[in-house]
Amino acid sequence: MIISSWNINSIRIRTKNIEEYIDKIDPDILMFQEIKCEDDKFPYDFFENKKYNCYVFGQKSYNGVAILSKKKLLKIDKSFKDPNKQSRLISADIKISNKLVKLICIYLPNGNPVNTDKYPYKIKWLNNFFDFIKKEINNYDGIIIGGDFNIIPNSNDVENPEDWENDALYRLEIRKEFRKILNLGFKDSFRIFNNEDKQYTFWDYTQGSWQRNKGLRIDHFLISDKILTKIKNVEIDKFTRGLDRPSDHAPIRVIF
DNA sequence: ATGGCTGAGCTACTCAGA
Repeated sequence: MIISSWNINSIRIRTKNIEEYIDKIDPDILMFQEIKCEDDKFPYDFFENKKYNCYVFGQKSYNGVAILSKKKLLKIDKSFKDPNKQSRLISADIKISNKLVKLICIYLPNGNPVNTDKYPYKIKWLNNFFDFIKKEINNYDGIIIGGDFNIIPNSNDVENPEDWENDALYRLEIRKEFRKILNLGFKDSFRIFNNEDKQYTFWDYTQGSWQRNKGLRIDHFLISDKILTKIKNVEIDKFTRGLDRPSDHAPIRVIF
């Protein structure tokens, strides 16, 4: 089974790229962030033609998340308490090798600039999220958290980490919050299979970042220790970043 | 050099992204 997560930076203008992705990868489940539309503007027809069921938690202009699945999903949950009432988390129950797994799609706040209320919003969001996960752990055989975390976990996940020490994506306080979640019993699953530097999932549209491979690794799959043995591989699908009118993020994909 | 692309919402520009 293949589960992909992709910050799509507007789902309506990206359907051509998504079609290429589906034709090539054929994921069973697709999780999107930054769909940037309200529920009733979501391109349901496009995905239903591709045989996906759509579970959408949209918002006008900004944010918005969705889970698309070839199999029907149960227990769709949009009840996460977002401190600013934004649409950043949707989850559903799935089965992996007969184990009950909670699949969570997140779009974590960016948090910049750090001297504005955006930064405390990110901290508050992370605190609420920690509580949300902690409460669910005992209800499931495993939990999968996929999405755009807006967190650079380690110094080898960015070109010049010293330039990022006061940035909301890399501040020590933020990396500690990330590790706090890991300490609940999760792994940064990509790093189980790939320890190389410069394994980025995001490249800024400006400054020729893609051409010079100056990116960030900020999209992740955190997966419960209890189901790690079920994972065959985790990969970043960089090719999408080279397509026409690309999202600035590439998908991350876990294979069970 | 916090603004050098990009998208939404909208019609001239802001706001947001990371």
